[in-house]
Amino acid sequence: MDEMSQGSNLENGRTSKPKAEVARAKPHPTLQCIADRSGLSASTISRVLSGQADRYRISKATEAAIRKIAKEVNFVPNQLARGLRLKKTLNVGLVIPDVSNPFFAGIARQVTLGARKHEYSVVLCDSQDNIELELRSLALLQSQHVEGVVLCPVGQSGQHLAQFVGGKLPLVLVDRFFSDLPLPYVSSDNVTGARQATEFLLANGHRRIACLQGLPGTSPNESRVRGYKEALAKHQVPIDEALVVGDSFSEQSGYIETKLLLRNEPGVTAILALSNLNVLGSLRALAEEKRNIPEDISIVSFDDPPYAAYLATPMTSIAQSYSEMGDVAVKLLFDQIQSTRGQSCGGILIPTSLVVRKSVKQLQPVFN
Amino acid sequence: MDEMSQGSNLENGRTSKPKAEVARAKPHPTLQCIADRSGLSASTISRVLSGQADRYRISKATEAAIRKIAKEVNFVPNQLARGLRLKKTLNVGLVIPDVSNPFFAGIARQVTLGARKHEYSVVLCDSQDNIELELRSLALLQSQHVEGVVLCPVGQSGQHLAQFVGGKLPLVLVDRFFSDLPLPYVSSDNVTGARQATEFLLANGHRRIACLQGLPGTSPNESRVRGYKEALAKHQVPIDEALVVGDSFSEQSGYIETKLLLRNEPGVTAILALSNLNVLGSLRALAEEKRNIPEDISIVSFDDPPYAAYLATPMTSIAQSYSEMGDVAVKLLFDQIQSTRGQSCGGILIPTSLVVRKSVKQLQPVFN
DNA sequence: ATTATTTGCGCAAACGATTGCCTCATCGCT
DNA sequence: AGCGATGAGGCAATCGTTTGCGCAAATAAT
Repeated sequence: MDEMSQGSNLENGRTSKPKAEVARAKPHPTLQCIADRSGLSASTISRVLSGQADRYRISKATEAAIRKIAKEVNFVPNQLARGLRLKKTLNVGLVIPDVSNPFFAGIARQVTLGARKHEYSVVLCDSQDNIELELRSLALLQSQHVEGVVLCPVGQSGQHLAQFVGGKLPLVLVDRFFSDLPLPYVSSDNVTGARQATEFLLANGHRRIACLQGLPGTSPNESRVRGYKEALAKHQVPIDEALVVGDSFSEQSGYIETKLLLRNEPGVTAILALSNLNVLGSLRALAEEKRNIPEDISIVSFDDPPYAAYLATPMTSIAQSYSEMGDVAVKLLFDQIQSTRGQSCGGILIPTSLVVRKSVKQLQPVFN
Repeated sequence: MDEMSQGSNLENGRTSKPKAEVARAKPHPTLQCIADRSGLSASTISRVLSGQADRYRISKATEAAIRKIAKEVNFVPNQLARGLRLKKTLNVGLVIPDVSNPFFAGIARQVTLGARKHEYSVVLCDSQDNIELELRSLALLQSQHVEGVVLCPVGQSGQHLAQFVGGKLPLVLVDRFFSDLPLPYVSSDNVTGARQATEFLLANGHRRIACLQGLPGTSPNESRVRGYKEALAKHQVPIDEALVVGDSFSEQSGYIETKLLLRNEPGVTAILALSNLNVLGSLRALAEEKRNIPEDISIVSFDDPPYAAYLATPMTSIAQSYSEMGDVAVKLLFDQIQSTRGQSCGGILIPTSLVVRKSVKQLQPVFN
């Protein structure tokens, strides 16, 4: 399919002088092209095509003529030139650890749609859950002069982001945030969500509830663990730190910890998994050990991926509103972009909702 | 939080002359800044920082000095200016119908990663399965002067893409393609995949196999239906068009058609669902009608989403290699971008693989 | 018939990086 | 001393748009 790719056809030979361009796909019509064709100047074309015809008193006749030609040659302004001059690229960045995780995919979708509503495009970077890459992505986006960035940060610390506080680049954090860093963020109300989930288990008679946590030190994890403990405390159930296990939001962590749990803590009747990946790992371990849900053990998941209802046992879970989170992130971002003044720095918590399905067994009469 | 946004503070008043910029977050260090600080010219800075120091015989001392200052001021070249001059934006576009569909998310991830390896970023557009938006996205990407686009097209016809054939903008189609349009594409080997799936059902003794199809007229659908029919023909099983139902790749179509099928075609013992959404709908219908899988009815899915193994009945499915498809798409795209000559136009089919789980019941001894 | 306005539009300078073509020194050699 | 070769780096144009001025012609006011 590329017999000619060695380039030996006549019209391509670099024999002598370049010969006025080989009629290679003509770059793109520019303002100057239209100017030439119309006998007017580029300035005038620009003013008409950017809707400033009135402000600059261009006659209706001229305007019409220009628009006509523009349509004929299918003119589309070069955003690079425009961006350079205007210092507006109409681009925002989006940095996420993994697009293929339904949670981030949901956020990505909403952010993309929201940005589009503002006539902005989004430049997507996958940080692969790697703080190095996250930083590089941010640098890349800066070099592209995006006007703002929605970032789902990785890592436990936000020190690498300190340089962006109050800086030129509007930034909005999603999901994880850092209390020592005054950056605007939007996250689920993780404390309340986890508390609700735990209370639901308690209300169903469970007392020894394991908590499969994610990466310690991250705000979602700490909040969720807090919600879990608050619920226990509120109902006078002793907190057993041995039941709070795991060290990452990954499927693997969920798998391993569930295996260990089954071995070491036979009294556990329910598991609260703090991420959609953790729960998948847990499910795999449970299947391997032939435990049925909810007969042998109950489980509740934080985050409600689209397939939760279709699982072996439809899963009771805490749903995060991807769409609302994305919308708010976009709003927060454009607030910053549009207000000439610096960053706001408030955080916004989006309520979660408990979706009751069939993965929790009622152990004894509801006491609540 | 925006008590000052009405702008009445002194230093901001547009009272008289603009006053040399309000010390607003300094834009970004430019070549000229470094030039000033070093007493050299912007040209020299540029040559050093773009690694051309030797070619232009810049002294080691000068080079070192420049690099030092560049680091100090944290210089990062303005890609807009650079792109304008060089006609290289180091950006590619990615247009997909829905990032939150695991299939497209998988493609998106691989394309993002692949592009990054080439030092390119990706501008993401969500076409929302809407041909209008797809076209608008393409126009937008052109105005941004992306150097190429990976497109997962929607719609049955590719006529709106005719303008890109042999055009300036390298394009690679993923998943759907159009045989009347000589555009390079990468897709799964849908015929073989569907044939394998069907033969697997046949081998398990199924004879009346329903085919839950997607959008007729699209290449993936036609190929899959063809594979299904080829398998039946090969094994002398009569083809009953009444068993080929559905009109979209959506969950809804899967749901509705399964409902109808259960009502009108009681003899059906197996369902081949042609998309991951179709199968979800089908599952929902089956659950509603209290049919067990695989006891009451067997099911095989085209596409193997990450959660397939965790479903009520772990699902036997035809896996498409997202990563391979994405990789090849990226390769095809960069082949075009890097070869000065126009587009290649070959299509590449990625093999699928049958993942056997537990959603198919063996009706009678294998005959094969 | 002049002097004001208004209409309608062009000039040229940005924006930041790149690059072909020069220009000075300095050095080596006869 | 004279001449070319080489080393080190600057000038200015360019990419495509936008915009503050400004300028001519046409219309209005005196």
